Amino acid sequence: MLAINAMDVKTVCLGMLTDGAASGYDLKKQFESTFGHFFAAGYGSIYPALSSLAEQGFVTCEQIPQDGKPDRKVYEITDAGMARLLEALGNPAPCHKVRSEFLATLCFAHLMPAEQIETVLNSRLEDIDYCLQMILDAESSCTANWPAGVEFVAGFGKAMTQAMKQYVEENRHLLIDGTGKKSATG
Amino acid sequence: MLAINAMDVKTVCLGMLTDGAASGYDLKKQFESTFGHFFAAGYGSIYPALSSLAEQGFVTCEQIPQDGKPDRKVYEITDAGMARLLEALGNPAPCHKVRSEFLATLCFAHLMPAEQIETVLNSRLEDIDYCLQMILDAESSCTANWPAGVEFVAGFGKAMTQAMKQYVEENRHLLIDGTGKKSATG
DNA sequence: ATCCCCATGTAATTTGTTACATGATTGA
DNA sequence: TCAATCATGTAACAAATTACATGGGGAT
Repeated sequence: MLAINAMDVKTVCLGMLTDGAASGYDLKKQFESTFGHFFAAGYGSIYPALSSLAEQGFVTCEQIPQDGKPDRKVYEITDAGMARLLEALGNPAPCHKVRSEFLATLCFAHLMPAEQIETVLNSRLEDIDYCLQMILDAESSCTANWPAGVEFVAGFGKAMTQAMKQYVEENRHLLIDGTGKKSATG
Repeated sequence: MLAINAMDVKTVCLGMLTDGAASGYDLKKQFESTFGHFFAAGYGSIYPALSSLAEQGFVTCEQIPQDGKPDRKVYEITDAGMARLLEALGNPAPCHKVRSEFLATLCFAHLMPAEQIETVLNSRLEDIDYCLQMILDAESSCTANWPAGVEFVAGFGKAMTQAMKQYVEENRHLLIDGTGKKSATG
């Protein structure tokens, strides 16, 4: 199916380039910081995406020679690229998907020893803290020139992360007490 | 890489089968109701997963002839399957990933007309309500015999969904007012 | 010495999605 | 008559992850 307005890695790269020319390496850093909590992408997706965009005329590529290192390739968005981006942004109902092996695992908590459940829960809490820190770092480094959208998205990430943390902390006992059955304490 | 303890579609199927024998069709319904908000899977993943599990001896398959319809294939987990499942549950840090074209789109809200932003926001709120309803339905239909883990997971879904809804409602104005700049009202 | 940062890319693999293909029964 | 539920599966396609492949410069 020809998805005219998919927000895939290519489209996000295009969007990032509206903020100024950049290399694949630069974009990767942005994927890690600002986009880290909701749109992961590695070099293996970014470099091919940029090549493809250049082939289609949505970006131009200026090759800057360097000694010792591979040429630095700086990409810039074209008018056609801008049009393509706006088209993609026209999707009236972009999706928001969660894929959680964490939750899938806990559905079978009754098959796991309490110790293992604790480990899973603790590692998630660690990850949450890491993620929250990442958002705060990105926020503090450059709030001034952020467009409102990015601010909104960072706030979204914070709100979700905090809600997740709170829920896990307040409800983890459900998974431990009596291995699924309420313990008769009296 | 040999991922010994990946919580993929195959493993989740295996887990569901610990609750009793079932067909691919049955499992699909469970994927939609209980697992819908964090682990989507269609027939295109479930049927091949079950075939593969049967081939590997992790489940057995009883074929029940029916007239008019294809044979109903009822799968049951084996001891080897149970061992495989417990192994998968041993992953100390199962992931929890978000992939959001919604947030990616809003990062570029400053390039979109206000109307379009409203549309995107409204469609997300609709989706949130739909998702919340789904969780509530699943919950009301069979709370009694649910293991604690499933209850925890449903609560998690509710908490996240509600937090999301609240955030969007309380902060949507950030995206509309003056297209990213505070409007000088005085 | 060793590790991290810079800087790019390809190839193989995994994983999942979508569309296609079939077809009876039941209720509105 | 039309839609939904039951019931299974394959083939083509899309997308992303992971590992591989290279290599200088600077800091500790």
